[in-house]
Amino acid sequence: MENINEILNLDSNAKIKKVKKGETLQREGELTSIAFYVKKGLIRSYSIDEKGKEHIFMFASEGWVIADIESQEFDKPTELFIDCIADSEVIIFDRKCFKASNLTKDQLKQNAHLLARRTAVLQRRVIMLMSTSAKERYNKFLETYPELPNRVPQRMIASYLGITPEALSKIRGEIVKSK
Amino acid sequence: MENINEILNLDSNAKIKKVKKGETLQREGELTSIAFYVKKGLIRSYSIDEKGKEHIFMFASEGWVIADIESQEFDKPTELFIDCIADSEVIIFDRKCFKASNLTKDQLKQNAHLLARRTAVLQRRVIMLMSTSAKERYNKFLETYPELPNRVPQRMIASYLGITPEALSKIRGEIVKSK
DNA sequence: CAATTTCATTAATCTAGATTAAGAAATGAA
DNA sequence: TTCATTTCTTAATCTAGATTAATGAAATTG
Repeated sequence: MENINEILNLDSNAKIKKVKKGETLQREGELTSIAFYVKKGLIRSYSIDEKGKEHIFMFASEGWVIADIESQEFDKPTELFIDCIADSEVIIFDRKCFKASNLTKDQLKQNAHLLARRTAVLQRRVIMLMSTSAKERYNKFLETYPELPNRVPQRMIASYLGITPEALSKIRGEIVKSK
Repeated sequence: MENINEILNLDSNAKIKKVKKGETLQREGELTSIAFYVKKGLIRSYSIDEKGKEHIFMFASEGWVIADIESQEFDKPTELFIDCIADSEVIIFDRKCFKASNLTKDQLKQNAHLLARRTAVLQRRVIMLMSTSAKERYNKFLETYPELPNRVPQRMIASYLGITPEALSKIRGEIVKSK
């Protein structure tokens, strides 16, 4: 979604919101079709399991769109929390607008492109989770998102990788030693 | 994609192919934008890691579309093999047809819907891989795809779950005992 | 049909990463 | 600045699931 205006034009109710670090945009249990375009800052989505442990599903920095596609697609209450890792500016819009009949073909293609990208990234993530070690996933993460380690606490990177902060710390120690 | 004809109309080069159990439709390394609509039978996609181990990315039974979205989206050679678990009938078409300008809005929406479903399923899969035990994933699998265990060898279900056949066998033993 | 290959199970052993615990470093608030 | 909170690291111990190996049951093939 190269152009913010594409979204704003789509959903006349879309609005900009400034949010502080730590502020929550969406809580588990809500039934919604909302999405957030990140204009500035850094957002994350995550679930919390029965033991109270957080699992980060995705990070979204400038130019990304973040939403709980699963719950929206199956009309279920969301299982994801969405909150701000840093002070941010988001454009809140309704994903239902993609179902309207007054959309242009370009807008529809834009939406499909966005979803195809998302699918591609998730495909890679599933294959990595199934077939590679935590260390390999960490190295791939650094390669794919080289700026994120400067903006995200280590424990959140660990969570994204599917491991504990302690395990990531150990892996980092090993990497340093092996050089 | 409720209607096969939607695809056939889109891609005039689309063609039906009958394939035998075990036959390969796509090999790692190919640069392609092909997709397969499963008219009859059962198809799987999987990667093979450096140790030669298979990791099943998805199963596709009647009515599903299977393709390597990641490689196509990033114009890379595919890392996925696609082959037949049972004798099948597929419609082979080119995903590039979704980029053509002569598409109807309904076709574009259909494509977006398909991708949104895919995204939703992968979101759940990632969260499950990060936050639940192999036993929980197996139970969820049985719940979500109750017919598949009758059509897919156990070792492939294990692979889909991200565990070894031995581990799945153990889990099944535990489930039987606990009843 | 017998012969071969693939598949599922069980059990012993091993290991990556979890858990628990404690201290050090960094960050933030008053 | 000081105090409190959060974050990171290190180390000991534990455990889910991997690996290895052996056996029997199914499914395929000629």
